[in-house]
Amino acid sequence: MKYASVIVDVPTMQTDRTFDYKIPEKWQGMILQGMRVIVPFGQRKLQGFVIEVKEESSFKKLKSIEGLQDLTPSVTPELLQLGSWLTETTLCFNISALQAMLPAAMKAKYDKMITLISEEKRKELEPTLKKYFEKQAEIPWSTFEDDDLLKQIQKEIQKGSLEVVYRVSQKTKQKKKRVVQLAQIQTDRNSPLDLLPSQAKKQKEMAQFAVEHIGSKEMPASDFLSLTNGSESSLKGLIQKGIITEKWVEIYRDPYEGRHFKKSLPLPLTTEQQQSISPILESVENKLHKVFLMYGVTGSGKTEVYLQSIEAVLNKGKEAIVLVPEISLTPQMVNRFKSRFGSMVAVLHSGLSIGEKYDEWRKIQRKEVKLVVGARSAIFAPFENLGMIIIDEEHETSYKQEETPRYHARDVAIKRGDYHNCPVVLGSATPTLESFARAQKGVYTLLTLKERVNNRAMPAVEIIDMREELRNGNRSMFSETLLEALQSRIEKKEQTVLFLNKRGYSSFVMCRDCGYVIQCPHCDISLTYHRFGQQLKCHYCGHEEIMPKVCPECQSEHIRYFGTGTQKVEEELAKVLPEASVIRMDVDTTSKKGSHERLLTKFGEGGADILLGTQMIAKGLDFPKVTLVGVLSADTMLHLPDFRAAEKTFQLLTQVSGRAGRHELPGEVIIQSYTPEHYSIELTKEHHYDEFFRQELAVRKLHEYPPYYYICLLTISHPDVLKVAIVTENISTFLKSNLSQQSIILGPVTSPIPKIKDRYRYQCMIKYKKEKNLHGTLKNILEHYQKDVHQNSLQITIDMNPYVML
DNA sequence: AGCACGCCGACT
DNA sequence: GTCGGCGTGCTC
Repeated sequence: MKYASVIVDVPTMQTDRTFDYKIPEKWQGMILQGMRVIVPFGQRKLQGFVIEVKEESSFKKLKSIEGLQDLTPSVTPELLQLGSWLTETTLCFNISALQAMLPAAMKAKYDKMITLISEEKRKELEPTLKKYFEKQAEIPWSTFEDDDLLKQIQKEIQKGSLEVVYRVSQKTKQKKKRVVQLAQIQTDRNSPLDLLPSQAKKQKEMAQFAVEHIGSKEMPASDFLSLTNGSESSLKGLIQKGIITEKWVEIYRDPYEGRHFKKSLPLPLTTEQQQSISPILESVENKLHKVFLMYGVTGSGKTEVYLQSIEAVLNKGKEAIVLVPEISLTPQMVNRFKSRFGSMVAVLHSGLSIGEKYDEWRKIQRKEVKLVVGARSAIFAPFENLGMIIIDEEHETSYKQEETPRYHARDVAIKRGDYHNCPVVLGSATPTLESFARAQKGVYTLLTLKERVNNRAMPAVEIIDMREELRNGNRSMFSETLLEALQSRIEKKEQTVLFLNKRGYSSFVMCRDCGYVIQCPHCDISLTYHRFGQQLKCHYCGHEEIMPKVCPECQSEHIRYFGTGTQKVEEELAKVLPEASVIRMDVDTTSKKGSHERLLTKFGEGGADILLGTQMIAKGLDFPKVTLVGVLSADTMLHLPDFRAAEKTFQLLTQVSGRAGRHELPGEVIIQSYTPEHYSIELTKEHHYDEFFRQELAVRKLHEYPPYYYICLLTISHPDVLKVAIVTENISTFLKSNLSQQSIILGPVTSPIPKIKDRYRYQCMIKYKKEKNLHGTLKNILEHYQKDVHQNSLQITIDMNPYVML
């Protein structure tokens, strides 16, 4: 007898461990580590992951595994190990870590049904229930909301006519396609046509076609029918007579179906690129796990280095993962990889449907592809022979997952690289302070690309002091300089990218008479104005209301929205430059699938003078005719309660500037700011990362932030303010007495957003360098408040390396 | 997370 | 004396 240790699909503390099950005789040897199974758990049936198959179990009253959900393990031994590592390091439940590594389609769906025990029992049912079970023998539990009905059902269950069953199913199934082929039994002597009666004219015709055009090959049934103009019933006849066989085969939903990718060849490398690639190749060759930080200015050809390193990896028969920030996973980017490596590439990003993601994942699992290009979660691609991991735009915050498990893809990449003895390449023009500091310390190997390919000059950056503009009487959102530059581009038929840094600066509604700002009734945050339907929306809880005509406080009619949205900019543009054609890209215009791409293509083809947008246009775009980039207000992000605000500002401005003058035409960048003297803005002028790094490092040291300290953020929330305050107070006291003297515990303080969804939020921050006891202490806290979490809807979230301080 | 089990108040 | 309320604890 063999036994399986299983982790069940219940994300709670008490069930965050394995449970043993017997493996039934029929599945001995079939059930392997890493497979998903269905197990009885209490009264229910649950999905679980087999962590281990073993010879004995110390538990007496074992139940048996009830079903298989996989025939090959979904989770490789490596990923299983990685799962427990994630559980440890991010303080999540083991099951959450495992779920995070698989496509959403594989998450179990649970149905609770009421079923008729047998046909005879149907007659015995109470008349009220009878009508429910007239046509079907099984009805979802949720149908019977009514208490009286439930009472009757309970009686029937006691009588033995009905029973409750729990069912586990998968969210998405494999997509199947029906194909037909000529049956095997046919011999050359016996033409299939002879088997048909003479009156079956249509069938004969179809069989003839099959003999001539299909043979032993397969053809989609739909094609066969349309080519022969045949009917379903004639096909059925042919199948019945054994002339044609049909079967269902799994097909992939291909998001890039019908797209043609022109094959691209390796480009000759510059000396710098050569110098960067050789240590990487060396590490591949010697199977050495090393982390490289490739610091290369925009346009220095990092991607070509990636492509050629990957080529070397693939030539060795190994696999590679390339992570790209979600936002820049544009068709342009995908094209570069698909053109070089063709069908060896799987692509994973949020634009795909659940089914499409599942299919891409299946291609990886079946080793039908050798390379994955994808966003954060692609780091869990189930390759077993990894030869390299690349993280492009290493500084991007989207690599950090902001829900449990709160992992950073960079950390996972390094962990996996260590396991596979392969290099990890982090690339960026503006590396995170953490990474650059590690590179300087020699923890990572620094590779520098200072020159742009073809020695194109960096665009000239001009910083405009908007306070000055105001003093000179210009109250519009465009400075004189920017306006003139815009006009000249339109005249020269060149293009402009206008960037609106919207984060932390959405349009709120305020009364001009009394200063009242409309806020969400559930969250301590002002509502955002959406012109669509004159609505006010809360971005945290989704609360919506209609824009009021008068101020709710003082009844004044002078209530209007403030702040600059893309729509507003578009309106302003229309006023000052009526002749300019504008493409606006924001959440409103890109919500539909494929619209993002369509707008970009249109702009690329010269369909507009100006591309106006938010964050989403900051990266990866490469249009030859763009010679001007304008940043409307550089400093909106600078004043957020976030120690990385300066870093993020510098990174963003540098990235945006990189959009200009990437080709023959020289580029110009105009940045408008109300605090132009701030180093994070001023230093973008000279593209001076090194100096920015030096200054910012000093600030971090002074304020005891990364990379000098690690940070851990605890957020506690509860509907009752008092409760949160007390709990948070207790937690910080506990932390202070349990952690070392060197660690700094800040708080309790109210969170930057003090209330979300009617829950008050407090937080507490730990800054530490070395803290052996941290995980143990945090676990103690979680255990201690377990009851409160369970019963009193207390919430404690722990983020071991926060990127968002809210 | 569910669900059963078990111990107290408001009824037939 | 029973029905049903919710707090408590378990699920291989």
